[in-house]
Amino acid sequence: MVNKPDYSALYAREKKVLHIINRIESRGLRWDILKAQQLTRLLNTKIKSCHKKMSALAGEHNPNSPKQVLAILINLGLSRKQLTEKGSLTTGSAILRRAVSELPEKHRAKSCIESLLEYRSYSKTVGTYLIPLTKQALSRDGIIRCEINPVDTITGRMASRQPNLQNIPKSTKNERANPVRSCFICREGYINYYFDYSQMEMAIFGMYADEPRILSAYQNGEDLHTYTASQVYRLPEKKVSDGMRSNCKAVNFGIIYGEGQRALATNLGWNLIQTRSFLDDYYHTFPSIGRFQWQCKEELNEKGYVEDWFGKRYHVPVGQAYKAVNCLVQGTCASIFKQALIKVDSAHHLMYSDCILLPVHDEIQIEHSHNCTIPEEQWCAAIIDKMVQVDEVTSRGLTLRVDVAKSTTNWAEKEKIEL
DNA sequence: ATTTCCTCGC
DNA sequence: TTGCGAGGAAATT
Repeated sequence: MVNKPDYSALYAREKKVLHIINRIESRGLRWDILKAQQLTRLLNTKIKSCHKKMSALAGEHNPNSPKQVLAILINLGLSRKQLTEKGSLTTGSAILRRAVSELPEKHRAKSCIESLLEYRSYSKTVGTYLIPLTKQALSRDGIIRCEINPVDTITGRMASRQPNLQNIPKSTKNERANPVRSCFICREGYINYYFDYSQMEMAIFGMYADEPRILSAYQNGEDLHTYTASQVYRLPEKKVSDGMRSNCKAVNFGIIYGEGQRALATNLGWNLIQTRSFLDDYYHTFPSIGRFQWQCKEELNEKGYVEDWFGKRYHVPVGQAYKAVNCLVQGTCASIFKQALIKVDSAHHLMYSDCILLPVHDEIQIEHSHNCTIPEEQWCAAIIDKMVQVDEVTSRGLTLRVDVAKSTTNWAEKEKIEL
C-alpha cells in the first residue's frame, strides 16, 4: 500500500562515489608548513596587539568570552537595544558592525569593537586553520588528508571533516591572498584547475519554479542577481547598482533557504515594512516563484515528502514546510554534482592519470600533470563537457554554466581563465 | 560530556 | 520559521 521509491540507481551512484572519495582521501593536499608557521607568528603578534588595545580601553578581559565582551561593551556605553537580536543579547560580528556604523565618530567603544572584530578574525585564522592544519601536516609529511562523508547529510551533500576542507576562508577585497589558502600549494609538476558550476542553485531554482525569464537570462550568461534586480527595479541591467543587486541577492537566497520576513529584514538591514514592500514587488515581478513555493507545500501536505528530479524524497515535517524548497534545490544540486564527479573521474582518470583533489559542493578541484600534451583548452573542455552532460539536467533542456580557474602556485593565487 | 556562541564555506 | 555543513573556545551540567 505504501509506494516504495526505487532507490537502486541512487544506491549504485553512491557506491561509485565511495571509490572516488577513497582516492581523494588518500591523495590529500600539500601544505606549506614553513609558510604556515611564519604566518602564525605574524598573526599572533597582531592578535596580541588587538588584545592590548582592547584592554587599554576596557580593562582586563578574555575577548573569547561573549559574556565578558557583552559586559565590556555595555560598560563602554552601548545600549542593550543595540546588542539585541531576536530578544537576546549577542556580540556577533553582524550586529557589532551595525552598532559601529551608528556610533558617533570618536566614541570610545568604536575602536574597541574594531579591535575585537580584528582579534576574532585573526584568532579564527590561526586557531581554526593554521595551527590544526600545520599540526596534521607535520605528522603526515606535509600532506593534509580529510575524511569525506557522502551520505549523512539531509540533502545529499558531502561533508568534510578532520579537517573540514570545504570551509577554508576565501580571499577578501582587503586581502589579496588569504593566508590559509596560500598554504595549500600545488604539487611539483602539477597545475591545479578549479571547475565550478556558476550560480547552480539559482539555475536549478529557476527550473523548479519554471520561470522562463530567469532561465533565459541564465542561458545568456547573465548574472542572475543582477537580472532579477533589473526586473524588480524595472531598469536595464547596466543601470542596476551594487546595492540593488545585493538586495535581490539576499531575497533570492532567502527564498531558496526558506527565510522568513524577519530574518530577511535583519539581513537587509531594513524594517519589516520596507522588507514586506520589497517582497511584494519581487513576488509581483516573478509570480512563478510564489506559485512554486505554494506547490511545494501542497506536495508536502499531500504526500508527506517532496521528490526531486532524481526520485530522491525529502521527508520534511509539516511544521517545517519552509524547508521543502531548499531540500529540493540543494538536494538536486548535490545529486547533479555527484553524478558529474563520477563522469569527470572516469574520463580524466582513464585518459590522463590526473587526480581529483577536492570536491566543494559545486566545485571540482583537479590536479593536472604539467607534461600533458593535450592543449589546455581541449582538456578543460572535456572536463566541462562531463559536468554539463548529466541526463537529469540535459533532458530538461538546461545547460549548466561552468567557470574555470587555475593556479601553478597555491590555492590563493587561482585565476579565472577564459576558454 | 554536552550545549552555547561565534565564524568559516557553498 | 535563515538552508546544509564543521570546528574552536567558553560556559554549563
